[in-house]
Amino acid sequence: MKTTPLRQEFILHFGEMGSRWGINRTVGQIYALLFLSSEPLNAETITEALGISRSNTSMGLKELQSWNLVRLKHVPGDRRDYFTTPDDLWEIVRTLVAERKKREIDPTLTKLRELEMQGPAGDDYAEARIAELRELIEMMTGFYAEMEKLETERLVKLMTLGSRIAGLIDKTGGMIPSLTKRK
Amino acid sequence: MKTTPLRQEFILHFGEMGSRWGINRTVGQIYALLFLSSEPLNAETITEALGISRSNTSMGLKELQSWNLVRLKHVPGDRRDYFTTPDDLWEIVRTLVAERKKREIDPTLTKLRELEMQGPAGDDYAEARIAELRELIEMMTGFYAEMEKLETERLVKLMTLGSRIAGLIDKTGGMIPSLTKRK
DNA sequence: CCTTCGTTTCAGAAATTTCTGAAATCACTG
DNA sequence: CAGTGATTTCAGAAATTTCTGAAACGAAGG
Repeated sequence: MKTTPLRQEFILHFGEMGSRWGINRTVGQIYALLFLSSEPLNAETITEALGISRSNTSMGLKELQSWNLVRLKHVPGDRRDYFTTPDDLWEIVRTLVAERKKREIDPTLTKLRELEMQGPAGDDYAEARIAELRELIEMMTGFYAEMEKLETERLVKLMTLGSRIAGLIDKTGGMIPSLTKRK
Repeated sequence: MKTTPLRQEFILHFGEMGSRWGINRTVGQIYALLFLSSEPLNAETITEALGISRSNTSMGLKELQSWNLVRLKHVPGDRRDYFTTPDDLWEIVRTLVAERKKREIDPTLTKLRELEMQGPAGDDYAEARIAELRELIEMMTGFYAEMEKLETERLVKLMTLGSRIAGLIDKTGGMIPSLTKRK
C-alpha cells in the first residue's frame, strides 16, 4: 500500500471536508483512500494507512456501508473482507444524492405532511407557509425522480446542453401557479 | 409572539434536522421561527420564543447572516435589528444551494485542480481518478450555473415537465465522451 | 468442539462543538 | 461627551461526537 504525497493530500482534504459533508473525518479519509485505490483494501490495511485504531476503521466502514458508498469484495482463499468504491463515478453520485435526499429531505417532507394532516390550527400564516414549502419540496423531489430515471448517457447530454437549456423550455409543459405567482 | 403548537412542532423539527443539514440546533430553530413569522422579529423576541440565551441568539443570527438566509429590517423609531426570511421560497432555495455549493463543492474543486497542477506524481491510477472526479464536478457545476440563470418561471416549467424531460434530450447536444464510456 | 483469525461492540477517554453569562463594544440621545 | 439601550465577543461550562482498547462475538479449519 504505497501512499504517495498526492494520495496523502487528497485523503487529508476529504478528511477535513468530512464535517461539512455530514460525515466525520475518519469516514472521509477511509472513503478517499478507497476511492484512489485500484484494488480493494481490507480493514487492517486501511487502519495502517490512516494511522487510526482498528475499531475506528470498523465503525467507519460500517457507516460507509450504511450510505451504500462501498462495495464488499472477497478474495479467494482469504477470509478477510475487502472494500472498494464503484468504478463508475456516476454511480457514486447517484448513490450520494439518493442517500442525502433520504436523510435530509424525506424526513422533513414527511413531517410537513403530518403537520398538515393535523388539520387547521387557526394559524393561517404558518399553515400557508408550510403548505407552500411542502409543494416546493414535492416539485423538487419529483424533478429529481425524473432525473434519476435517466440513463447516464442522457443525463450527461442534458448537463452539457449549456445555454440551450433555457431554449428547451419555452413553449412546453405545465406549471404550478401557486408557486410562480410570488412577486 | 404567539407560538402555536403547529409552530412549535415545526421549529423543533428544524432544530433536530439542523445537524443533518450542517447547522446546529439553535440555528435551525431560529430559522424555522423566522420562516413562520409574518413580521420581522428582533433578537430579544427570538431569545424568549426559543428559551435560549441572548448570546446564543446573537451567534445564531450571525451564522444565518453568513449564509445569506435572513434579511435585516429596521422598524422606524426602534433601534433594534429585526430579521426576516424572504417571502419568495425560490429565493431561499437558490441561496441555500449557492451557499452549499460554495462550502461543500468549491473548496474540493479548487483542491483537485491544485493537485493536478502539481504535475505528474508517478501515480497513474490516482491521477486518473482525480482528473475524472474533477471533470464530473465541473460538469455538474456548469449545469448548475445554467439552471441558476433561469428565471423562476422557466425553472418551474422545467421541473414540472415530468416524463417529457427524457424526450427533450434525444437528439440534442454534445457530451464529454470520457465520462460516458464507463461500463 | 476447541483454536485461530477476523470483525464488531461497547464503555470510557479525548476531542470538538455548542451554549451561557459576564464583560466589552457600539451607537444613538439628550 | 456622559448615559442608556442594544449587540457582540469571549472564556469557560455543558453537551455531543468521535475515537480507542479491551472484551465479546463469529465463523471456518482442524
